[in-house]
Amino acid sequence: MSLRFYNTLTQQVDDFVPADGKTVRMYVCGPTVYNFAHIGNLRTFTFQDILRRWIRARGFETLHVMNITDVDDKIIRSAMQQNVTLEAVTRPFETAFLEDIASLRIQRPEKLVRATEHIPEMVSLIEGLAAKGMTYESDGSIYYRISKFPDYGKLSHNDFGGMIAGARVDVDEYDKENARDFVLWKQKKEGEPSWPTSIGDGRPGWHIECSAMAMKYLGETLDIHAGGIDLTFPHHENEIAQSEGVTGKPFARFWIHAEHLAVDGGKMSKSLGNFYTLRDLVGIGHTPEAVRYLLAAVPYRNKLNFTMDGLKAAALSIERLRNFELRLKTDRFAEGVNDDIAKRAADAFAQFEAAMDDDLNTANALGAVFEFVRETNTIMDAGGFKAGNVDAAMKLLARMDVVFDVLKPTLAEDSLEDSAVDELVAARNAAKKARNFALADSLRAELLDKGIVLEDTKEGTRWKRK
RNA sequence: GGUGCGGUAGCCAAGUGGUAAGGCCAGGGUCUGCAAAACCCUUAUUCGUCGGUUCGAUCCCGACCCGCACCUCCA
Repeated sequence: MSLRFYNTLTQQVDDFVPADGKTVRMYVCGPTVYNFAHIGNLRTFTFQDILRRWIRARGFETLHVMNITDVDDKIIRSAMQQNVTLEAVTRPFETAFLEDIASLRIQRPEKLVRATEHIPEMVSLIEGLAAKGMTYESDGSIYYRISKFPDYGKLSHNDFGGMIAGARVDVDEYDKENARDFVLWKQKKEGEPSWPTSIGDGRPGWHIECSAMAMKYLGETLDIHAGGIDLTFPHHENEIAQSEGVTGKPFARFWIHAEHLAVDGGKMSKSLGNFYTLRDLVGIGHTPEAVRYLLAAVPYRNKLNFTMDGLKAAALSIERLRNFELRLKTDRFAEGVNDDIAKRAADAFAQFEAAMDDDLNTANALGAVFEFVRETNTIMDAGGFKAGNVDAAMKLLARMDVVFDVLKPTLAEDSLEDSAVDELVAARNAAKKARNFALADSLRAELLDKGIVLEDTKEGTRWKRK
């Protein structure tokens, strides 16, 4: 079966191939850098990473653009409160964001672009819309005239046709022809940042940056546009109106949206005290890869309920995979190949591929891996696993890790080098042999203190990082 | 009210018209100088409720109940 994704536009799972058959042109809505990213934001970025990685695993190239929104109401408010420039607010959080996604092992898109560095592109897009009569001015600001775009609502599947101006328009929306019209360019306000342009001094509306930057780097029709589900309306609907209003061509072939994350069954909020950043979680002893696993293991179109228990379970699931990998690397197996294992490995690999192809069904894909792990452990215990089966088993783990990327531990800064660990392990074993158990146990405790766990097996002692 | 999503074991969660993957927890084992770690086994006659179609439905249809999200800034 081929690669396929659920497309919000068509409301069904559609076969996916990039338009040129080779490079996937994708745009994802990035962060607004006025604060640290929270765990909900990171769920969406993790999803985008899984999407990107699987596309690449399937042999396509990616031209992946992510925007950094570095001008908007919240940023401006923050800058004014602190009496500093926009950059003084945005740059530190931009840096923090990049650090966060790096520690979550989220691959950097090919291009990261800042809104404030694309004002001319936005202006020219607005001028293009104006030339087509799709804009109007009110109170010095420029608005999009939705009545000129009959397809409005096609993404969110809302019928706005019956919405007649004045029928249900809020009193404070008097300056717009239609309640759904949205601002493209905001007139300069005293004390707020603005850009002098041919359409007046002012600043961009929320939606225009994405249309302008996406088309600049990816062309008029993208293969994929992705983001959080809440962006479907109005943000992405408005992007379509802006882009297609000018080009007359489909803006994106696939719209892929990630469901939200809840915390303890409810909405995450600062007032409830369940608002987490990655830094918070790492600060209380969780690993970034456990967070990554938890965020990635639930298929992206499902709501994900984030709990501390779930995070612990995620860490343990990773342990199981790492233990299996360690066993493959350190156990000694008899020569030859066990055909049954070979077949199971091939089946698991095929199931993994099929599950990922099927709209990134990560839960199903992981199920295939774990099933193989359990079956193989049983056969190993019985001595039926052969040296000739190691490669196929490692290949399955590697394939899993191309997407999930959780096998390698994040090393603590004060952890020991491998060689130092080996020396201490050898010393302990020598003490054991001499039946000096007090010394052996103290060495074991010393290593444990450094996060190194020893495993005494029939074939000797092996160790791993916890 | 409109739009969309979902209700599967203690928790997370996959899934199919033919009788329930997987992970965590829990209980029981194996191993071991003691441990630890690791590994294995067991754990839903049942898939929100009620009808219908069918030889047969958790999966198809209808009704209903419950939860959530969006419709205003939001990943």
